[in-house]
Amino acid sequence: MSDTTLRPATTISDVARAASVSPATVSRALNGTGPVSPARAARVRDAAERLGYLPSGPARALRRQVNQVWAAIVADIGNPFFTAVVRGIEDGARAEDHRLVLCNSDEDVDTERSYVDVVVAERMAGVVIAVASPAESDLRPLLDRGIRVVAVDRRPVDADVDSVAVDNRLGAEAATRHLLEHGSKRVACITGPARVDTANERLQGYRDAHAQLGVPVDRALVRRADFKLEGGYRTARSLLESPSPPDALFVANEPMTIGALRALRELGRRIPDDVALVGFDDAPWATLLSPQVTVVSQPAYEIGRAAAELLAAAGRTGPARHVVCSPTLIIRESSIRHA
Amino acid sequence: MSDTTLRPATTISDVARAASVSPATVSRALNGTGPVSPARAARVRDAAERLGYLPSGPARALRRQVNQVWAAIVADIGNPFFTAVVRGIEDGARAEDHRLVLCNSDEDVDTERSYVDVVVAERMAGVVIAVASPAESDLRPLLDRGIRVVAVDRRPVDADVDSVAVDNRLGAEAATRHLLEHGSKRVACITGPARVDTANERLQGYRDAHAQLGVPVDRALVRRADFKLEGGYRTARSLLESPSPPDALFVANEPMTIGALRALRELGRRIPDDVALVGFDDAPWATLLSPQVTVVSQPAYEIGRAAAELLAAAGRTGPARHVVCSPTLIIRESSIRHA
DNA sequence: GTGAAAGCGCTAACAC
DNA sequence: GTGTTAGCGCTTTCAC
Repeated sequence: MSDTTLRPATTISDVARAASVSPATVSRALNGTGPVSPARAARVRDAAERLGYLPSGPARALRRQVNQVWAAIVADIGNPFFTAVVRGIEDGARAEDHRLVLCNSDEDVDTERSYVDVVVAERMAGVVIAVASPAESDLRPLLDRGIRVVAVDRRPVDADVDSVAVDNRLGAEAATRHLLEHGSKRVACITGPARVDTANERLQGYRDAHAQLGVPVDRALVRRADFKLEGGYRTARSLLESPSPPDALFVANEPMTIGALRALRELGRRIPDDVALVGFDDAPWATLLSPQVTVVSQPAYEIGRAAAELLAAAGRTGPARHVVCSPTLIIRESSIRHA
Repeated sequence: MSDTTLRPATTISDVARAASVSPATVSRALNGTGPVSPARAARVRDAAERLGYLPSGPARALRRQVNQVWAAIVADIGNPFFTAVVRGIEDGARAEDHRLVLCNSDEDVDTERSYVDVVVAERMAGVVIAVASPAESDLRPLLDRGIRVVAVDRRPVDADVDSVAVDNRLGAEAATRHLLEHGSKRVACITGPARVDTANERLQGYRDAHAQLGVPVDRALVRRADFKLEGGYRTARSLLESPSPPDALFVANEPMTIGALRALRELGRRIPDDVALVGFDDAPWATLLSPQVTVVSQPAYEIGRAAAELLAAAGRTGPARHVVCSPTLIIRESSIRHA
């Protein structure tokens, strides 16, 4: 069990006393921030070690006016794409000697807002954020305070911040074109909410591919869902059960792809001959299915790494930098019909 | 772009000045912590609102000696089981009006240690932790300071802390028995590292089922891997390519199950007739495969909720409380051989 | 009801 | 090189 009483922590004065020096010397010795004679420095380090001294984060942040902690605010921690991005940010943060805490907005603007407030309240040094809504998300509390912000995956419309993302339009175009060029005639698109620009860009790529190949888009085949599994499932079902169903599906993220596959299975549609499929984002299970699932893959880990590097690049002035990575179409079996 | 200069934040004095009251009154009004006349209280709230005042977390934590933040330290953020647990903790924390930050130890004791230090340094109020190693993980820095700790999934051996976990032995026993009772003769077990007790309990359940049914365990069929995808893959391959291969696999977590399925597919083994399979932890893709994968399911979200409740239950004294949930065997198709 | 004042633990400016 | 001092923003006595 654990009782409620907080035992007082070891403070800098405790260490100072134990090492027979002043608190200032302890600070200088431990932070290497000023001249200290080797002998006393050693004594200080000893004492700190012996007493298990951990400098108080709050005191330090209060004094320095900034907390050496980064936050990553992501839209959906259950989405493997975001967990891979987070791994990249983590490793980047470690390389830059920053602590990282994670927050999950769950695609909800209000939850995200409350985490933005936490970042401000805790005086954190920087944030990597995959905004819940590029149009509605409000980064001003951050920017007003001069807190460094890097956007990943989605680019906020009205804030001119650094960003790292993939060329979504290009990826979607490649996927759709691939489908159209391999025997699919009626390709449906299940994309995300209109408030999310990645959803719109992926839809745009879908349209562009049709335009380039001179295939008209049947508007009944273009649907929006919520980027979550259930939404993908319901939308796919409705599409497949409609009077003139599609013969191929382009699904704009991983959770919705699982939902769509579930619908396909329940309805007994064979892939790819009844309905071909390409998903956005690769996943470990994609090669386990029969047929294996063709996907547009994003370099998620690298996106996270790049975001951390951008965040670390301090003191710049000038226009925001936008890193755009290339998606890769990984052709497997679900997209190429035999007929 | 974002430059480096931190604009000074609005402080309590700014609000006090704007509302023509003292800082003490602002504090009392905003926290409801002392008598304030309704009129002035309203004025204070107005001013705070207008100025976008957010109390400084560091200053507050320094003064109060405790930061109203909880941490969740989990062993693998890529494992859907843990992300589901985290969702439960999040919702529980929100219900208890606590902020939650997430840390990913990545099954590494050193990384975990550094996060434990963060919790202490930041004077956080409590931690939910899935330890990387029940034997090696060191919670003393936390307990010495009187920081509340709740263990999930894995129970630290030498620290008497509250915990929430599933009856792993029971789940593994049910899975193994199910396999043995449905035609499998040589059931292999791929479990996790010896340092992780869940790995050992699941192995124990596997052995118990054999004992109960009077089936001897071939020691060559018992393997340990690292609870990650790659480890599951390599171990399954080695098992399947051995001179006397198993005709069934019990795999002790989700990432390793994916690895095992990959090995099975590469080797062209048919499931369940060549090799039957039961995995630990359910996953959204499990019903997408042919055959659908039989699993032992844990109430992950509820485990997280329960942990948050335990963390919130303050001021207790007495022995640690251990909540044990029941796992559920979800029988699908991968485990029942036709032969 | 309200304000003045002290102090949480740390660091940086300033003396020496 | 080293110590003394002031102050970061907040809460909480203690006076009134």
